[in-house]
Amino acid sequence: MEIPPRYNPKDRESKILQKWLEGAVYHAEQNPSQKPFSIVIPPPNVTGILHMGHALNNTIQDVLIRYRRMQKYQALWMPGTDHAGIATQNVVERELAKEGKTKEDIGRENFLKRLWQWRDKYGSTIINQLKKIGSSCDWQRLRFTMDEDYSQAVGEVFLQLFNQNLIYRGNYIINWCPRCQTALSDEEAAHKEVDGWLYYLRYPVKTKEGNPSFITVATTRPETMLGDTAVAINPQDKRYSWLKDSEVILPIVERSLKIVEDEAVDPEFGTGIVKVTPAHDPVDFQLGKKHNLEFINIMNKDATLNGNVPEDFQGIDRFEARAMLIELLTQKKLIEKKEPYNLGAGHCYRCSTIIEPRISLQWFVRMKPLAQEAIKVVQQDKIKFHPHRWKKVYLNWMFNIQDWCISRQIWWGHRIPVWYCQDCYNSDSNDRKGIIVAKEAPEKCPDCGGGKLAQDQDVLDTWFSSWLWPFATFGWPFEKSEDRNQKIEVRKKEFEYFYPTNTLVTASEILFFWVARMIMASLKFTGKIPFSDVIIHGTVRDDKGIKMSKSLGNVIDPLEIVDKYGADALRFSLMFLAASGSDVYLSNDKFLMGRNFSNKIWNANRFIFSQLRDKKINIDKLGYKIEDESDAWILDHLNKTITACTESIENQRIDEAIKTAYDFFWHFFCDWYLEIIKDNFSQIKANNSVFILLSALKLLHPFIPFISEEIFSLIKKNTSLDLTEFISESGWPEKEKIDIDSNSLVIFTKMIDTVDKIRDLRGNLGLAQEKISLEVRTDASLKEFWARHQGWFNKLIAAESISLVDKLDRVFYQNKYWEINLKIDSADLAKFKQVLDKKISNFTSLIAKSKTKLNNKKFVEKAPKDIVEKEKSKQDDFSRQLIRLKNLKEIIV
RNA sequence: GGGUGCAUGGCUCAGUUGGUUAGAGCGCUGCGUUCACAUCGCAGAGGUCUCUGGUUCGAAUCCAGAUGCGCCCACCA
Repeated sequence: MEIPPRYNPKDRESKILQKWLEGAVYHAEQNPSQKPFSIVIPPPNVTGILHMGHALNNTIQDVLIRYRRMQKYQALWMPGTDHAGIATQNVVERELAKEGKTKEDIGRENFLKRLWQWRDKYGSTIINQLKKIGSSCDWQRLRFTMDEDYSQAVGEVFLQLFNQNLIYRGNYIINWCPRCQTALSDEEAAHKEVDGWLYYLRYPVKTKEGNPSFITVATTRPETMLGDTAVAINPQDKRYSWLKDSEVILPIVERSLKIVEDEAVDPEFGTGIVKVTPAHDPVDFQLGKKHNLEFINIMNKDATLNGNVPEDFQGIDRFEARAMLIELLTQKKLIEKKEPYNLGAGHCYRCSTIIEPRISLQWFVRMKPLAQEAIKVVQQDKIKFHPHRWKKVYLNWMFNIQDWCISRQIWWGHRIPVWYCQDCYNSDSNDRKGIIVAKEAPEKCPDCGGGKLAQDQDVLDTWFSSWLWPFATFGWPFEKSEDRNQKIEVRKKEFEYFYPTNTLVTASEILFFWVARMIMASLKFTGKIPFSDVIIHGTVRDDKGIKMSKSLGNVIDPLEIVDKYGADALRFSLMFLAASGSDVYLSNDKFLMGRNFSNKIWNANRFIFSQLRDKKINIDKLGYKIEDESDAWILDHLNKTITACTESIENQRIDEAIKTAYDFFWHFFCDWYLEIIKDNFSQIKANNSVFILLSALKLLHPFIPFISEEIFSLIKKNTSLDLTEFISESGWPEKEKIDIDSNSLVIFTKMIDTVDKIRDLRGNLGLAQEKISLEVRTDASLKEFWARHQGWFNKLIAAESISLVDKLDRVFYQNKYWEINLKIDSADLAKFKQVLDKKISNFTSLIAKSKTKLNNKKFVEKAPKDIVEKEKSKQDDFSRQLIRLKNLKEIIV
């Protein structure tokens, strides 16, 4: 069997993936004899295409799942997609627009048909992409937020909240996106700074003699003046106490404005007088309620001005109207001045259009009652955030939580399960007469018996279904109903087994949107926390630190990386770079690291197998035998690596885990052990190297599943070992409990140090090519070691001969156990002298430092004894080295 | 305005409860390809750990302040 010298992931990954899918290695079922471990995927938008953020997010989850699966947990990773109301509707609307049609043209029913068609066609794109990067979800359980069962849960939740008076309908000021033409929640209105102007407008005043004939108000949105119904001042502000007896006239509209006093007005800002537009500003809305002002809505759904403004402005867009107004007011000399001003304006999180605050009739959830428990569980660390600092961010938001606007004026989503009785419902009234909330369409009004019922036209916020994700995906609620009967018991059992889930992995952006709400929903409806740990990872940025986004064109497509370097390379580099919670800076070359590592593993495997083949060695039992110091040393490091790696994953430090495993494989196993056994590939060494290789592959499998699976199956094929079919079934490695002689470890470590230093000397002496001869002086007990392992040195430092002597003319290298002289004919002594001088001065200063420390009585008194001892032996060692170097310099020069 | 985080070699970052001659990857320099891997090996250069003060026998690490970045939240029109 010929093994190519380069690992080609492209050939292999798809075959391995196929094998996994056929073997259903991801499937988990409730099984009381095993411990459960479960994660629910943050469901990507059904419109989604895999981006680097997904790759990062899902690789972390996959590492955790694969790790637990190897530990013989029933590891369930629940996959699925989110219907993503506005986003998906926008996509299909854009498609329609290409045909020159609007959704209204084809009607609600047909439009929804188009949406489902679209979902059926493209909805699995991101799922297939997730598979491609190795995500080991339980694909048999794929969920969608608009599945029939899932929708049942949404309806149930609405019903329960309504019955407990935690849902209400009312006219309030909400965030309105004039482009999507729907209400948005506060979270969906992203505050961004916008360059703008602060205009100072003059409003004429009818007042007593001696008072000013106008007042000046400041505003960033002059067009809203058309809806002004008052001006407000601070009651403490004596400058304007005269205003109370005056009448203010709104220019252009010529409306008389009320004058109100309110503490909310900051006398320091602007002129200290505020224009009040109760229907188009959240603060003014509050003022309007408080002072019983008139609410004049001046805008249509698309933010053009409506019939409540003077005729010239009707039908004009808000920003155009602003320009027109400025011009008109300037003509009338009613603009005092304007100043450049940065204002924080809400932007639609789906289309970035500037939000217009607008009063409309919407459904809301009372959040304060839901928040209480959700605050407690986090305060008590029943749910832990990683990194820990997010706890504070979460709590801060929860303490200040506002009611949640959940109705959306779009068509794609869960229709609000509410019917209004045409006979007795009055939307202006606060009572619930004529409102029927039900999972099935009711026949008549329970209040008046009327039969004219109309369902609410709106749908629910996407997040109103997402917040149920951790338990609705398990089939909650578990009440019997005709078509759900058979499955219900199974589902209930599964839920009891897997729930609460263990870890949620997410980006900080959706902490409030999703994480906080899931905690509230789960506590409310299941009485349990939804997960015990929340891992919050960083944002993916380009190499300049700018967030990757399609619109900026600075994205790296993860699938292109998979194509070029393999999914393992993608995953490896992401995990290597993603320190816990910190942002990940990416550029194409970052993935070379992952590719190179795959290739290194491939070649280590290639070496071992070519040796097995050439030497006709068969391996039928995986016993590890310690034959010499190298076997002890590498096993000791393997044991340490297993411990460290396991601990790191347990502590949610995936980057640390992968670095440890990487370092072991490359810089311990390949660099030293494989080099050393090259010339002595005995049966024992063969066994040992396969043993180490297998253990290392298992450690690496959660991070780089494809190549580890591939080599695992090659081992299975090329040995007589009794291995499981898949590496994931082979168990997480445990420390090998063989007595390891500590003396062997010390000697081997000294050997490595010796090799390092002699290589260094070789370079510094300008002996790059030449073979060199060594004279070694050592104790009788270690002569045997040197005699036995001449081959190691010959190989590792290209030595020609090594002679054991009792006396050395000069010492190039020394440690506690042996001293070495290099026999050299010719050397670059000038260069070497420089190096010696540098080292001498280096050691001189180290000794000086050490001396000051040890001469410091307080240090000797107060520092722990072992530290002082360490310092002493350090100083001794430095001194020995210094003497050696000085002698060497004398002899050489 | 409130909150929160970061500042370590050219770049991106590690550095656990204060005690190392401060590390890694990439980049750079020199040497090296029949002998697993040039997607490689060996060696090297490069850091007053942002600044100031404090605690301590001892600070990259703890505390305070300053400076510079970043993120989140917020109704100063």
